[in-house]
Amino acid sequence: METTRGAERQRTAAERRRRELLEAADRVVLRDGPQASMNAIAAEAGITKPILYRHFGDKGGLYRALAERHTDALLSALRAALDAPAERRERVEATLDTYLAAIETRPQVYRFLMHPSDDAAPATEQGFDVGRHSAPLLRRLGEELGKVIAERVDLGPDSERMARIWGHGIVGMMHAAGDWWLGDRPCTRAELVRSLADLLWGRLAGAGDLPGGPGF
Amino acid sequence: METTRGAERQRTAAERRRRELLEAADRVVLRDGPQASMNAIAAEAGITKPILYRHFGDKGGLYRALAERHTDALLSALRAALDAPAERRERVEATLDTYLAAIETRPQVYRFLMHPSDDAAPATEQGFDVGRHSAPLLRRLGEELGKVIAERVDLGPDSERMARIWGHGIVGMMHAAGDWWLGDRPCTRAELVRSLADLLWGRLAGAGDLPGGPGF
DNA sequence: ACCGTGCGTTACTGACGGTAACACCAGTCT
DNA sequence: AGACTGGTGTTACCGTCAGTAACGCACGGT
Repeated sequence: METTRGAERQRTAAERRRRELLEAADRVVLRDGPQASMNAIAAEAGITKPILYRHFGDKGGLYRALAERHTDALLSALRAALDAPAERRERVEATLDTYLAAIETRPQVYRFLMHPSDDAAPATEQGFDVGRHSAPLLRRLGEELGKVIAERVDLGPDSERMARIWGHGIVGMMHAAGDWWLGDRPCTRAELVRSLADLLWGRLAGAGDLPGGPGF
Repeated sequence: METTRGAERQRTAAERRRRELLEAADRVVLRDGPQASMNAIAAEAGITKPILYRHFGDKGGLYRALAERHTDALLSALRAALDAPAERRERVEATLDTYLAAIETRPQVYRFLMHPSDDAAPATEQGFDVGRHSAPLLRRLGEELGKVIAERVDLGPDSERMARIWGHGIVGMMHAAGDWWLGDRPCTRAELVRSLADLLWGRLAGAGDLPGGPGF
């Protein structure tokens, strides 16, 4: 009896500790970028390295735990925009804007999520295991959006496959355009959102050629 | 007179040496991935580290030189597809296919180009310099495509700005979809190309809602 | 009193990026 | 010929970082 109560107390204490460590890691990563050292994170948490390793295994584990929190937060924000009661175009614009607002207000978080150094690449080399290198966030967003599209849009036969392709494609578009925009700031967020939605709405196909040379 | 001839001979010799080193580096990177060590590259070239550093400054310099070669090659292939004499839709599909074929046949190169570890981030931290973290290849492709669109497509006023946005957006779409496809291989290359072109052609806007819940 | 378990430490290894300091060997200048 | 210069190459080192023993300490259960 006393055993189980003690074990439970220890478990919850461990969980709280883990959260504290994650918050400390968060602060350091936000300050130093993705190349924050384990020593620095441990120091910020007021402890030393081996504890971090006992909690998270290795650096990849810590970063994965950290990324999961932020990814979940972003994902739920996007889901809210995606589920708003409005026309499809409006919802697409709201989703784009939500994503862009997120990366605009917290660029360090975004940077960390999209560029996890070389985490999950221990010794699985051999042959062609390519594909795991892109940020897991992009994959997850792509899959998620693909599911939503498949659920709600009528794409005829092969709907499932096409929806997934579109999900990843749209997420990639959003990401690359947002990344570039964040660096150069060539226009307002609203303009960017509008232009990307226009692209998705087929304005490229509808636009006329310009004189001189073959039109794109 | 003798001076200039000697200097020139030395210059060409240095250039040839540089090319040899780059080829050795290429072999190692293709074998070990982007985290290939300077020691390994030097060993492959039959020399030792300091020589590499004299030629390329630092690891980032070597990787930049290496990336430039491959980027140039890919870019010229894409330009060819972009300039073919055909309808716009056909040219878009050809460009997508060219890119996907390139990453399919040489995934290691692709992986290296898109994931240059944390190269150009020496001490420029401070504030919000975000944006430099994504692969330079993506930026370059995006700018390039944006220029082509601006040159050839009539987008009305603000054509310049919108073309750049679209350039980066399309490249990002291509990249993310290709990256995902390369990992899961859920369909043939041709199907992927067709689906992405359909997306760009506005099929998302035109598709009907599916019963149950608000359409996307 | 005894012991196990979990938290915490110090001190180390091994690998890596990067850098002196030095050696050698051509051709060049006097 | 003999000193000078510039490029190629080396060995041996530094600082940093991820990751790992090995040990100490405190606590609750028996």
